[in-house]
Amino acid sequence: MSTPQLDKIYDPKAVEARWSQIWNERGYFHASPTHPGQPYCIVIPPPNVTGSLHVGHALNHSIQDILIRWRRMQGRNVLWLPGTDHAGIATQNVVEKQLMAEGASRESLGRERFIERVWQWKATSGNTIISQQKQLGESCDWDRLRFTMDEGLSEAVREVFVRLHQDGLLYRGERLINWCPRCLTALSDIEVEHENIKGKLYSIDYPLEQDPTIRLPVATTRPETMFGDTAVAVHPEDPRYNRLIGQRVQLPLTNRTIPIVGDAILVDREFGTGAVKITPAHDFNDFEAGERHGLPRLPIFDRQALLDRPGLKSAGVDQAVIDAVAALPAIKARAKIEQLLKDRALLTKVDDHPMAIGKCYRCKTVVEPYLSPQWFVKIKPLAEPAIQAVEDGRIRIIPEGWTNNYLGWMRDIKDWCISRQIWWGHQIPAWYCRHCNKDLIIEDAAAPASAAQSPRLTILQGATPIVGKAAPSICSGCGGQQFMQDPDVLDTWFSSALWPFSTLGWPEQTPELKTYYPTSTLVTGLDILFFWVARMIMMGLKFMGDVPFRDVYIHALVRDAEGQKMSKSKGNVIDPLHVMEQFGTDALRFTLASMASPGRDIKLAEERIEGYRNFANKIWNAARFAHMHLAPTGELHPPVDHTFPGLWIRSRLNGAIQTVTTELEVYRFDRATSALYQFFWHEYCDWYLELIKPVLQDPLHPHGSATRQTLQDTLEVFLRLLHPFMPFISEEIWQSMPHKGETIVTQPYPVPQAHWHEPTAEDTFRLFEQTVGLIRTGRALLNYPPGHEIPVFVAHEEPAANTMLVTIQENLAHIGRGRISPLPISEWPTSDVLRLVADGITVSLSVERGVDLQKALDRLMKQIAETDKEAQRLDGKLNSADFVSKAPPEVIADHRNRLRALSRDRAMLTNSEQQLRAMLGA
RNA sequence: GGGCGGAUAGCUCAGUUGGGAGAGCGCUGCCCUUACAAGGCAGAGGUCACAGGUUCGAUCCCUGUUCCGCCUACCA
Repeated sequence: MSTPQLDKIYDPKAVEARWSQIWNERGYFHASPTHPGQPYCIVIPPPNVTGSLHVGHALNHSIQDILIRWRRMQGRNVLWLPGTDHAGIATQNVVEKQLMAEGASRESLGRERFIERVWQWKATSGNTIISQQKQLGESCDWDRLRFTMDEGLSEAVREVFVRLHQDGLLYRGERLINWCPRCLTALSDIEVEHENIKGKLYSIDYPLEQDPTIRLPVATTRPETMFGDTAVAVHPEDPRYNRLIGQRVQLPLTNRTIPIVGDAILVDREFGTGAVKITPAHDFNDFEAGERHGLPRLPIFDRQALLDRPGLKSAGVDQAVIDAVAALPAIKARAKIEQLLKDRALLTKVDDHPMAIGKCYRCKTVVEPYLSPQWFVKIKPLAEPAIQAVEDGRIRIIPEGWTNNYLGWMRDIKDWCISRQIWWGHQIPAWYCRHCNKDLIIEDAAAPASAAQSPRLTILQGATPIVGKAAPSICSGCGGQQFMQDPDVLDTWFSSALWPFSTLGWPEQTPELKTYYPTSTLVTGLDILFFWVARMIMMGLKFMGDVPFRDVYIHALVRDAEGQKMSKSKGNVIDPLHVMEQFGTDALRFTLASMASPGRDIKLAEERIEGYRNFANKIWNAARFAHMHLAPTGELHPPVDHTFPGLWIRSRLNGAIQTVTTELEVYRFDRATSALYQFFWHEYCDWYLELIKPVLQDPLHPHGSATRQTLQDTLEVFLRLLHPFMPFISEEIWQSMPHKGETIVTQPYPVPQAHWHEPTAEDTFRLFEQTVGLIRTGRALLNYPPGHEIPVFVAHEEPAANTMLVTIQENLAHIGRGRISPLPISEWPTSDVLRLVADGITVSLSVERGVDLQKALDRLMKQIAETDKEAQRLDGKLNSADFVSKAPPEVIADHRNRLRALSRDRAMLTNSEQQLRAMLGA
């Protein structure tokens, strides 16, 4: 901007790239524990290393950058710590897809080479999102970039695992878990997305063993699991069936009989047939019911959720049936079985039935409850302090409304399944002595149906793990020296849960850890409140003995303009990079901040971004204007500006500083941006710059230099106020103006100045604005050509306004292009005038030739009608005994005053009406 | 099934100790006024979802209803 006479239009592209680079090169974002100032730290929610910047990131990161830049300017010792997440399943999927394209697979490569391959991929493609973040202007300390599988973070993971194990909070158990048959791994409960579908409820007759003519009707939505049934449950108090408890039924299509048990927990007498099959290996409820009744578990699906031939065989299924259904996926098997049961007249009813199915959050495959040995974290002892921390306010959730959501979930939390049967991730630091567990380690493909792991290696339930940070050297049981590490890796969220302290160096007691932990604010979307936030709180409390952050700010989800969730498959994704290219990064950031209202999802529309692009351009052009009138530099005693415009704009700027700061403190980015926009566009540009133009354009004006000084000072303060929101343009303009310091990034954030506050100037301005408004309205009404100066009569009913009118007179010549007559209303000319009234101000304009009188009259009549309506309303209230006796006195007085003003207005309007009618008649 | 949020101008949304309904975009009219036409000025447009209740007075507080969205959940 050294050549301000150039571009009328702000071109963000070159500017942004340049500053982004300079900021990073000069290390403005670098944090150090030795820096002065109270620490302020945010750890970024690490985006997936596979990711590229989507609009959700853009929102999340913009908010954090606003907070960080604001606090940095406030002089805090700021650290914004960036990083990426190894994203186990997601990353593995990406690389496996590549392999598939090459005709290979992870199995064909083998574990070690596969992992190498993933690291290779990370080295070449894993930093995409980081460079995009820099493009967004994020003021992270990039030197501290971390990755969840860094050496240090992996050390933290092992340390935590071992300590949890020592404290008895880890166990390995054969449980029913959510299994993704495509990813071939366990998922935690929250990694399953539920979807409502139209299912069917089947009623199947199970004949009684003793008397096959008596049949027990069993209701199920999943007939294909029936081969795994090990009992049928009825309600113990159900008169229809309870006498049958203890008897056995023949399981159709098999050679097995299964018992009838009474179970009041599982069975709802009112629902279905009142009899429920129990399939402990394939249903969560049934698993628990099976525990209660000591029932065996018969898995009949394999890892891919196909009907498993050996499983069916050992479940005693008829050979013909096995041949019909083996290796079929559940849905197809269901149709076959439906037919087989129909053939035997055992399928008595099929009803429509809405139901929910679970899908893998990564690949949307229907998950299958699956029996397998997995590692779990005993979560209740960890959840308890995490509930406490939020209840007693050590952690604040903003907006507050989500607190109950958090507490509800935490109070009902289930043990956390942390093992995953994939290769990319932190391999579980547990080893098994080959000798002691020789029957439980299976290293070929002939694993049983419950074998979760790779067919090449399965560690069955019952094996004894030795947990430690490194492989043991000798087995304390048998003295053996051959060990097998657990092949599973940890849930990706396990390492993310440690993020606030692992990234600061834990378990080492680093200066960073001491300075920046607990961190200040966590900014996140609701979608990972449970995945991540809750677990960070639990882990932080457990291992640091303190909360990981003070405030959790939860922002909305970004949707498209139709309110649809953005997704690649829908093709409705707004690409932030494209937006930044088209409208500028500042515009995107400002838009997102302006839409971050609590309690509502964000529907992003391009028009809105365009609007803020225009705002950036407006700022640019105001700066160009200021450049034309820069104050002389190097003056020892810059003149003090006591003019009305100067006093007024400083007072307004002061208000804006106050508002923006207050709103930032309560995370109301929408209101902060709106204050910036409103102030700059509609006060600074629309009024202030217009007010001072005559002064600036007169080289001999006595207030010239004072005005120039104010113009420049207020713009400079505004740029600092704006900087956290629009870092690029604020820096660019700031640099082009007289300034002290290298960069706006580290300049102090504006602070309200008591001596800037000028209530009188603000009152005067309100009157001035009203007056000008009335003149302009009248001018438009009377079709005065622009630039044509007209005589104007102005009066105000308040005596105090008279001194203000003097100020107004001084400024009116330019803005309103009118001159005020000093005459009192009673002495105004009684003919050829149109009088307009508002809030006690009366403005009178003379009518000239060429005016559309009818139009003027129409408008006048409308105003009269509105005035009457309002007067009637007020009058009604003031005549109500209830109102007068019960309403607060100040409200009554206010009503009276308004009514009085209205009646005066009405008189003026009537006068004008008569004038106009007379002229129309003439 | 449980819980939460939303319904205000054509669109997207603000609006707290309850007292005269706002912004941006869009629309209409007039202006290329030497910072900005990505601009300026003026203007049109709203039973604040519906029905009750509390109150002198309700967009706001309470109850119910409808519609939309989200979270959560094992009704087989």
